[in-house]
Amino acid sequence: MKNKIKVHIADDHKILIEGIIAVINTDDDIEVEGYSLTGKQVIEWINSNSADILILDINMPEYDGIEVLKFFKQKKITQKVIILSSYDDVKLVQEMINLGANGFLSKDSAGLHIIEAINAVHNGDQYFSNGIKNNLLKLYTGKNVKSGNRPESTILNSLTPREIEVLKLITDEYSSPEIANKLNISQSTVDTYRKSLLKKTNVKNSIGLAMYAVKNNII
Amino acid sequence: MKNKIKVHIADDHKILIEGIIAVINTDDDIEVEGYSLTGKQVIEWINSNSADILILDINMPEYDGIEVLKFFKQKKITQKVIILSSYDDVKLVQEMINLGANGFLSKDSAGLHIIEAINAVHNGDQYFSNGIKNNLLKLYTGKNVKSGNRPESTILNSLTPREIEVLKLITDEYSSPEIANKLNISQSTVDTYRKSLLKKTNVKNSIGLAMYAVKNNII
DNA sequence: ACATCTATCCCTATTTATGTGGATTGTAAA
DNA sequence: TTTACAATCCACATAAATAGGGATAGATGT
Repeated sequence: MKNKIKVHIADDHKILIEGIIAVINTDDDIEVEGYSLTGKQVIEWINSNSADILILDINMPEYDGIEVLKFFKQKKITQKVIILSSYDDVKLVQEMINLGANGFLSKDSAGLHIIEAINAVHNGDQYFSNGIKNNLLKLYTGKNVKSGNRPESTILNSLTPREIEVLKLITDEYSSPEIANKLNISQSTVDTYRKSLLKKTNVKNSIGLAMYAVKNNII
Repeated sequence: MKNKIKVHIADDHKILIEGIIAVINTDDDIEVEGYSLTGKQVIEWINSNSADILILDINMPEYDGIEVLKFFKQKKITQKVIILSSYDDVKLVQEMINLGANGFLSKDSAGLHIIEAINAVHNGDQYFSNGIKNNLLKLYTGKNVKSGNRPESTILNSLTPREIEVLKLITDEYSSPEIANKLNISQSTVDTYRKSLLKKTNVKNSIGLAMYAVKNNII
């Protein structure tokens, strides 16, 4: 009797977890080891080291998926990770690859694809659900890409803690003077962060920053 | 042999639908009649008139949940509706009540609550999952409420089609001059829409508008 | 030791956004 | 037939955001 592939699921929506469990239970070679509802729980769970694959939602309270991946990378944790995402956001996918993610499932996917993804990743392959694959393709073929026909190695330059702090305040509808006041820094400094945020995220204006924050679950 | 409660599910995430089906199948008195992946499909489905309760996600392509509810109200459709929401957003809940929704389930809820909600709504009661109930309570007890201790009758003033059009362009990072150009109207007009949007949504600036659009799934 | 990154600050200039306070036309409801 | 609202426009003023060019001190890494 061969060993089943053990899967751990991390998502803040219980209904979704139950859905995935139901789907996985239809397959004889895979079993669900357990689940986490927050990033913190995932990090606590990883010490027990008891599953082969982690299905990881990006949007979670108390450490989001990105932070979890960073933690894994830092601690050189070797479990395979399949990202479960609402957005087919290519920038995010690129960052996730850099952080060691092995697969990407859109929440639009049918349940069948979860099984496919788990098997692929367990075999050492990468797995991308279709929406994401198409978007990646677009990027690599140069369509919808502003400069050059190859993405830079780090499209999403990671933002500094201070930049994220400012970004959060921006999405909370604070103006630059207000942010300066709140953080006890000069408005010039806030302006500098804004400039750097605009540059790094490659958006046009503050609205773009807000949307970026939403998509990347920074808020 | 008594009739089962027939439920139709509308959500753009198939995994979630499969999860709900799995949960509902554990109950002997409820059955899933079918599902829709877009608002358009819901509106087409309603003609067949073959379920008692609709579980409706707010965020869907091709007519979102709000538009579906508006359609129902206009056509005087009597099926009960349970809203499935990612956000415990009180303003939204209020609008939904006005549009005739009978229950509210947060996606954070455990599967068990779906069963509870379906039974409650089928009995003619309203059902609110806990997060939403708490937020409603806050509102009615006056905490976190800016003016007065009662919500206005229409907290969320419905935006005109043109205003929504402008709002969408704002969230797409277009500036007022660009929007004016795109819609072939003068910038003054765009400014007027911005002013009216700020007033109606009760937010501080364009960022607030963008966040409002995200929360209310206008984008 | 040198390079890189972070956090902080400054100047100048232009472009957008916000606020106040209007107006006109047409349509639809009461 | 008023009333109400949607869609369109205007002027004037202030506040804020964007774009370009800098600078400095401290920490970290190689």
